[in-house]
Amino acid sequence: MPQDRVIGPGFYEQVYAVVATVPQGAVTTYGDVAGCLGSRTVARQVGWALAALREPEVPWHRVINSQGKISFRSDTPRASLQMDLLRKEGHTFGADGRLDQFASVRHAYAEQA
DNA sequence: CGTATGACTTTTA
DNA sequence: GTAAAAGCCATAC
Repeated sequence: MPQDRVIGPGFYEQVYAVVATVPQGAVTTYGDVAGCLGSRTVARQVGWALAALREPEVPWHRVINSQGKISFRSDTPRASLQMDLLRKEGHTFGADGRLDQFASVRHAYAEQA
């Protein structure tokens, strides 16, 4: 749902909408969200949207990469927060940083084409 | 309008 | 099984 002031761009809004659809205790991947939006090729832009995200109402921490790991390219502190949030949601991390229940709680988005 | 960047995914070695 | 390269698309300048 549209907030008072969305950042502006339309793609971001879609990403926020999809991510906000993810229930607590579940996780999703950029590719799935991207596929839900249209094409998986926009997976990068999904991460972009989350990077530019300012609304705390969007559970960005529930979005991880296809490897089931936390994605962080340049912002390490953000990853710590994400892991912490996921742990509070009841998720468990493996020794390699992979989400154990990733395959179980992962939200399967279908390409609406 | 063209160039540059990037919280990714998939394929190939 | 892991490691590296290419591809793709939207936003910013």
